[in-house]
Amino acid sequence: REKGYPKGSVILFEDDPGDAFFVVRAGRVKAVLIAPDGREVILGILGVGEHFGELALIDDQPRSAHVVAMEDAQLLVLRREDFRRRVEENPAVAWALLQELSRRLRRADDKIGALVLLDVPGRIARLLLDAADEAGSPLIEKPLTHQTIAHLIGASRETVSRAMREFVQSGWIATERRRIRVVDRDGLERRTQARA
Amino acid sequence: REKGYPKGSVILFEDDPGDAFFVVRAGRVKAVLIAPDGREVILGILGVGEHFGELALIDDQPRSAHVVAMEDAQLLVLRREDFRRRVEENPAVAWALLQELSRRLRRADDKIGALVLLDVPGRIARLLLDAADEAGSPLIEKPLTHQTIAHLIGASRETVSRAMREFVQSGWIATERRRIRVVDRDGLERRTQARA
DNA sequence: CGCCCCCCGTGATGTGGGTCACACCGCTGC
DNA sequence: GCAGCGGTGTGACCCACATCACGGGGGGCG
Repeated sequence: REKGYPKGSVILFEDDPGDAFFVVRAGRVKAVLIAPDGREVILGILGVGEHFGELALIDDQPRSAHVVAMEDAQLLVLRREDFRRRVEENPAVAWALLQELSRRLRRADDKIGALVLLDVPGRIARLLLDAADEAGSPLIEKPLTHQTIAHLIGASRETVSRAMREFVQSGWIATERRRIRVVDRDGLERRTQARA
Repeated sequence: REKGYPKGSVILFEDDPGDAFFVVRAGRVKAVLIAPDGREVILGILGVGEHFGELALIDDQPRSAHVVAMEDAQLLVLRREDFRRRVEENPAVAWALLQELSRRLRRADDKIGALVLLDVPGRIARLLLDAADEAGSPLIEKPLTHQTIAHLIGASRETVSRAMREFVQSGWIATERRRIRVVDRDGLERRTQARA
C-alpha cells in the first residue's frame, strides 16, 4: 500500500473510475486538466502530508482530473473500503475531511475570481503572496518555474516571464537562484486590487 | 428562523464572520465575487432546496463570497450551534455534506478549466449543456439573461449576445420568449472541445 | 569535456474579446 | 396612452495576451 512514482508519471487519469485514496509521503504532485490540444491548467499542487483522490470515493463519480508526479514521489495508497471505514468509524476524520474540502473550495473559488477579475500580473502577484503566506516567510523555496506559474494562473510562459521582470524592476520581488523573495508586500498587494 | 429577502438584497457579505447556515425555501440566490470597480463573477446560483453558508461554519473562516437574492426569496436560517449539532449527531448528515462539497468542488474545478481552456462561445456551450442536463430536458426554463450568462462565464454581455446569435444561426439552439431550447446537442458539444 | 535538457528573456505579429455608444423592443405601472 | 426600465442587437475601436521564433545559459551525465 505504499507506492513510488517517478517524476512525470501519471498517477491517475481524469474520467477513470476511482477506488483509491492517496497520501503524499514524499515528492510533489499536481492535479491538472488537459485540453485536447495539449494546453494544461494546474488545479493544485500537493506536497508531503497532503492527500487526494477523495472526491471519487465520496460521490462515486469518475476522477475529476489527472494527477501527475512533479518529482519522484512516494505515495500511501488506501483502498476504497479502508477509506470509507475510517471516515465512518471516526467522526473526527469526517470533520477533518470537511475542513479540507472547504479549504479547497475556497481556493478554487478564489482562483475563479482571479481568472475573471484580475489581469495576468495581478494573478501572479496574488499567487506569490499566497505562496509566501504558506511558506510563512517572504522567501519562497519551492521550485516555481515560470512555466509552472503560467499553468497555475492560466497564462503563457512568455507573459509570466515579462511580468516577473516588471516586478523585479519595481523592487517588489527578488529572484535569487531558483528562489523568489517577496521584498515589497504592499507593492504586490496593490497589484491585486485593480485591473491594469 | 425563516426570513424573507426582496430581490436584489444582499444576504451576506464576503469577509464577514459567519455564524449561520441557510437553506433556500423559495426564490433563487447567487454567490458572487465583486471587484473594486464593480465587475462581478457569479460562482453559483442556488435554487429551492439548496443550501449555502456551510463553509464559514466548517472552517471558522470569514465568508468567501457575497450572496444576493436574484428574486424575492425565502430562506431558512440555522444558527451555528444547531448546524454543528446536526452534523455531529448524525453521520448521514456529515456524509451528505461531504457529497455536496465534492459536487461543488468538481463544478469549481470544471469552471477553472473552462475559463482557461475554452473561448467564450465554448464556455457558453458548456453552460447551456449543463443547464439542459440539470433541467433533464432540452428546454431550459430558468430565466437566463445574457447578462447573467456573462457573469457566470466571465465574459461581457455584448460578447455573449453575439455568440448566442451564432448558435441560433447554426441551428444549435432556439430562443423562445425567455427560454432557451437546445436543438442540436452535438453541435454544442463539438464547440466545447476545441478552442476557436 | 561536450552534449542535451530545461529554464529563461525578448522581439514581432495577430486576434479575441472588452469597452463605449447607441438604437430598439416589450413589459409594467401610472 | 406614455414613461421608464430591463433585456437585447450591433458597430467601431483598442489593447492585453497568445503565439511564433529565436538566442542564451546552466547543470547533470555519459
